[in-house]
Amino acid sequence: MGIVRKTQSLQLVLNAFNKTTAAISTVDLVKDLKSEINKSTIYRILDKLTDDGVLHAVIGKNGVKQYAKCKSCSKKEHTDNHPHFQCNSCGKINCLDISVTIPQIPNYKVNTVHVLIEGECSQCLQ
Amino acid sequence: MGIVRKTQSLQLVLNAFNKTTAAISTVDLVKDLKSEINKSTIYRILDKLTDDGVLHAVIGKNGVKQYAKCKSCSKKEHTDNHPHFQCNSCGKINCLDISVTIPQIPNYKVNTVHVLIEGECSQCLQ
DNA sequence: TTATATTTGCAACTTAGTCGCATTAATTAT
DNA sequence: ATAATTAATGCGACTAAGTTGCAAATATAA
Repeated sequence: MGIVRKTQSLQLVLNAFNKTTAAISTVDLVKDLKSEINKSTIYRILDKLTDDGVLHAVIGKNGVKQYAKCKSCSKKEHTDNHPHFQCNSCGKINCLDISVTIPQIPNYKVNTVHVLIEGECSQCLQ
Repeated sequence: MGIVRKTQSLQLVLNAFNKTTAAISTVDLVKDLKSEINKSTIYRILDKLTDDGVLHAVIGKNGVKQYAKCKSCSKKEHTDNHPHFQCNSCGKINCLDISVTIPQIPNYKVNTVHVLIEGECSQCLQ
């Protein structure tokens, strides 16, 4: 079940995502907002926003979750299916505007494809 | 630094990987071998085998690490660059013998590409 | 067979994330 | 505008994955 009430905490979380196009790790969000929102609340809001198709989760190379804004997803399904880029220097994850071709594999039923590209981002290359 | 001494614990871990072609999660390995090997030891052995190019790590859809045998990697570098398939029913991860084309992205320096395909494996489809 | 250096076990710790429950605060009804 | 309803929050305690320091054990080299 997604968001029902427009609360202060929700606004604070949404503000954070409106400040950047990059993904934000749950850990950072918890750190940044710890004086205003409780950890559990942040986790719950992120879950709900994901249910609503507002955010999508990405698992980074170290297994830690990050969230980014969706561009064309709805409450019904996540249609966003793009690769993500994680920088080895700064750790930031960004969505890439490239479409991924979903391969067909004999004997397997393919559902979703997660592509995480590792390297150096434009910021860190300079 | 990789493996230096051939110990009993190492043999037990290697045996586990010789029993299957699927990836094994650290968690399962720790469970299966808990009467014989300490948790820390298992984590350390897996790290070393990865350094040596014997195993490679895959982060599953839930962020939990699994390890699988490498086919053509060396101590110097992991040349294995194939997609992995994780079944939504049984959770097992398998290496796919398909090569991944590494895309070039303007302003980014691409290093590695991780492809995790989600769906139903042949076992679970029956 | 002894010396030496790697490996191991243990226990304590860290970090990410979850859960139940009482309290607070949006929203709806009056 | 106020009271009633119910979602959302805070808190603390918990789980699960993974890490670390150090003393004891055990491979290997001498």
